Amino acid sequence: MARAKFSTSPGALNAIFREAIPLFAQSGFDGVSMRHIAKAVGVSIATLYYHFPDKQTLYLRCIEEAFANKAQGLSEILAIPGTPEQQLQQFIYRFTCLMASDTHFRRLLQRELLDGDETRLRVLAKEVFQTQFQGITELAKTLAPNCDAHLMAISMVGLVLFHLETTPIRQFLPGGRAEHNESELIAKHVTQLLLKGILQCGND
Amino acid sequence: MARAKFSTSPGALNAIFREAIPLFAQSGFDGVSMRHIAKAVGVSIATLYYHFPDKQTLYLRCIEEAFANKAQGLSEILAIPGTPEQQLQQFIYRFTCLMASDTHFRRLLQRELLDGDETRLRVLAKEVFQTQFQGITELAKTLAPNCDAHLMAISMVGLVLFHLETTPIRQFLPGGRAEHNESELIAKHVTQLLLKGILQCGND
DNA sequence: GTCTATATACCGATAGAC
DNA sequence: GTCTATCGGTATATAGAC
Repeated sequence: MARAKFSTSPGALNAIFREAIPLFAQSGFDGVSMRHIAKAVGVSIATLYYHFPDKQTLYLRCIEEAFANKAQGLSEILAIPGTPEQQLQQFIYRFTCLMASDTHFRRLLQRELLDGDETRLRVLAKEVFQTQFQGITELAKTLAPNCDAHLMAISMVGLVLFHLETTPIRQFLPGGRAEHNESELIAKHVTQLLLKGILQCGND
Repeated sequence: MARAKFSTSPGALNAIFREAIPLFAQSGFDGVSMRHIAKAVGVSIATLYYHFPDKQTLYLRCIEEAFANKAQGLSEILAIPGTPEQQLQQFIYRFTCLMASDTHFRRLLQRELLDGDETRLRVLAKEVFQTQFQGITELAKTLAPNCDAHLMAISMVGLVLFHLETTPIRQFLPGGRAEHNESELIAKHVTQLLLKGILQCGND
């Protein structure tokens, strides 16, 4: 909450985050220079170093900022009434929309997974995903009591995220069409696949 | 085939690929310098520029090299006898093992998807994945004739790849254990989920 | 083919004026 | 708090000897 002021109030720090997060999401840590960020914000390089001791700290604070904003949205989409099947359908749909609407978050997440820094992944897992993943795991346990809930939770999240990750190459693969990138269609497919399996998928 | 000589015969070019591919897979295009590559190979920077006109060309040739070597392996795992269900089970298992055994290929693929360069993705889709993806799509069509085969093929591939992508963060998430990263367990889970859906997963 | 030496530009980071 | 100016180092890339 103390951190939230940087996201909602104006000021130089907020301006830096607003410009730097998309840059890091697009090109990664090594692909973005302090000069590039300073130019985008409209300040000098020295100003960046007044607010942050070095580039790495600036990057880490961008990551924190982008991820902290997402943790709350994630927790909201899990508070769903209804049967477990309805909860699954609603979770997949809302999660797909939430992830599809924030390319920067998705790209930063992918880059963090690629980078594999243990300390940062530990923080990411604890601060951003722990509560939500726990909820997904419990939903998985209710729906499939005899199955490994951890693996199932990863599968549920992964199905959605992979369809979004492959958006840029989809059009070049056999059968790929533009509407395959729409959240509603992806969510519907994933939900059907999860609930009925491949053999019954598309029936009734 | 003409390109294969660089992979199998000795020589300076092969040495460059052997050192540069892991470096690019680990740190990305911007995270690896010509100095770094030259030092790893044991030659001077000028030698790299004798073999390649610039860094980007060197990178692209590394990508081609790493991906060309994989296309053949991918095509082999789809030539499976048996019922469609057996074919699915065998494909998932072999695909999981193949992808799990080549971290560099997986990381380069992830980086290419992140980068999103249209020309390179077009080549990647056509030269590496077209035939194999077509095969997966047809298998999906056989198993789920009323379902969108393209979406289903993406889901099949994505389930496996996402479980491998999330290996580094798994241990920090609720329920994550070391054995969740074993190919056999991942393949078994994915196959069960695909064939039976979440509601029947883990039963019998 | 591979080297040393170098050109030129950009990098992260700092000093000190205002 | 933000600036200009600059430092030392490294980046990509090239020239020319061997």
